[in-house]
Amino acid sequence: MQRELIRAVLERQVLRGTVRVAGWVRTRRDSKAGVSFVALNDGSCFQNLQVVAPDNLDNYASEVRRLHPGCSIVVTGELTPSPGRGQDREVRASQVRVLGWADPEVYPLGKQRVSFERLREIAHLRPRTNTFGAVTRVRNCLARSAHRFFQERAFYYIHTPIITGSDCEGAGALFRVTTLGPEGANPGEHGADLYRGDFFGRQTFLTVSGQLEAEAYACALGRVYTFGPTFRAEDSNTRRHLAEFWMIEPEVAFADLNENADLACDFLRFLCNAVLEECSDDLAFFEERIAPGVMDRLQSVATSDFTRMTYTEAVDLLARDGHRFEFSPKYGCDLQSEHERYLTETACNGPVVLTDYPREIKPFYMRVNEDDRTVAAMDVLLPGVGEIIGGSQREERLEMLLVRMRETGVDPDDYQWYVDLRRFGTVPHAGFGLGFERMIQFATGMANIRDVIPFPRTPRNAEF
RNA sequence: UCCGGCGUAGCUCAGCGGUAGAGUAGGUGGCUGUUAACCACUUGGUCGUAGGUUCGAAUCCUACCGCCGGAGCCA
Repeated sequence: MQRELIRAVLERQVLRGTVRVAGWVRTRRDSKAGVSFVALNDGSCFQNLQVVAPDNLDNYASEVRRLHPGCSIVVTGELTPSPGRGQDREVRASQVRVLGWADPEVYPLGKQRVSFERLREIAHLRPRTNTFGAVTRVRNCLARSAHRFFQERAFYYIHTPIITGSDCEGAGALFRVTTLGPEGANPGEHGADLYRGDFFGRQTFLTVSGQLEAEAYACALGRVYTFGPTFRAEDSNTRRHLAEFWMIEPEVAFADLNENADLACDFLRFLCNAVLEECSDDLAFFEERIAPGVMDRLQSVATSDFTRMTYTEAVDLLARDGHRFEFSPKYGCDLQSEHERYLTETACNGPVVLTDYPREIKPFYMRVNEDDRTVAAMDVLLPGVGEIIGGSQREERLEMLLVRMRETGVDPDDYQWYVDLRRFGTVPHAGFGLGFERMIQFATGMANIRDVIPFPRTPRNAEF
């Protein structure tokens, strides 16, 4: 007999007929009336299916009464309306076959609440909890929706390299990739010679962004995007940072900063709508148990306009508002977290797009504006998670790009191929990067980024 | 990396100078078409590690390790 997903059983209109389901026991309750109730979950949806196992089963005493949270079973039985409160249907089991036991003395998950910190130590088992099941389904919905958004708009999905030779993209410290022995980790002053004998014949690292390579494809195919892992070797210990995370980076030819910002806002709205429409059960759980208000915030981003202002306007607003900050906002300095939080959570009370930052604090590839003092950069801030998107219009003018490389201490010889894009048939283009895990945080209300990725990598943690 | 906080029973925590407690989970029994089930009894800990102060340290001091939060960096 064909096994059915619990989600399909719960969606059935007609409550009769024989079904077979398989999953993991969440709880078991016994009744002296001669039945045991088993809440069964198979991951296909948030809800459990109630299995009613009568004591005339031949393995009732020997096995059913020994079922505990975590045990895996296959159940065959009749689907019927449920007389009890809490569910409209149940399966009256004619057979309960145990696939795997879970000794309650040592199995760490039971009916009691377990802290997220503790669950990180058992990351291989935490997907069996309500919270991580829900996070996983929302994560999947966001990934599917991201692809759908770009595919519907004629973007090509491209795969940019994980291993890169660019060592100064200005996006933080890099992980070195080498097949050399211990000397490879600490090259010293003879680094260049040393790496000539390495696997790639040069220094290589794990990528911190697919942007530069995506630009090459955008300047040929028009609209492209990447969706892949990204690595930062920063010793960051916050609830918003991972050493390995996933980033979505669209890149569009013949587009300016304004169109770039429009795309970013449309994209965020699209993702919020998708989660609201496709993950209602999981969202209801987050709303009730994890982060009250999360649905309102999603709804608000999905429907409202994003506040747009320039960096200069933001600094003015922060100074004028009279709010006391630990660091007072100053033109020419990066905005502090407290400033960004104030803008998006208090001043605008919603999503904010900041544009046109001073050229001194931004990397070489961002396009210099007509005022000569600012570059066409943009950050999108969301309440609760802060910066979720960073992007820019790229510098497409060969001479200016070389000027900016000199200014920021980047050697054009290391980026010949990138400079070539301006040398041959250059076009205006723009793009941005969206931190995928931060988007999941916003959609679920999960406070710590380590709890929205299956197996988080952070400083001193690469378990599993 | 810097600042702050915390590491006590499987889990969540109380105890804060006199030699270890609660809730919960687990076990046993009772009750019940149950659903955070309920009632009774019960198993369970060299109090993160290493030093030090003291007659005596889970409790005070130092170092280290780990975790959490904030900052920096950024997505």
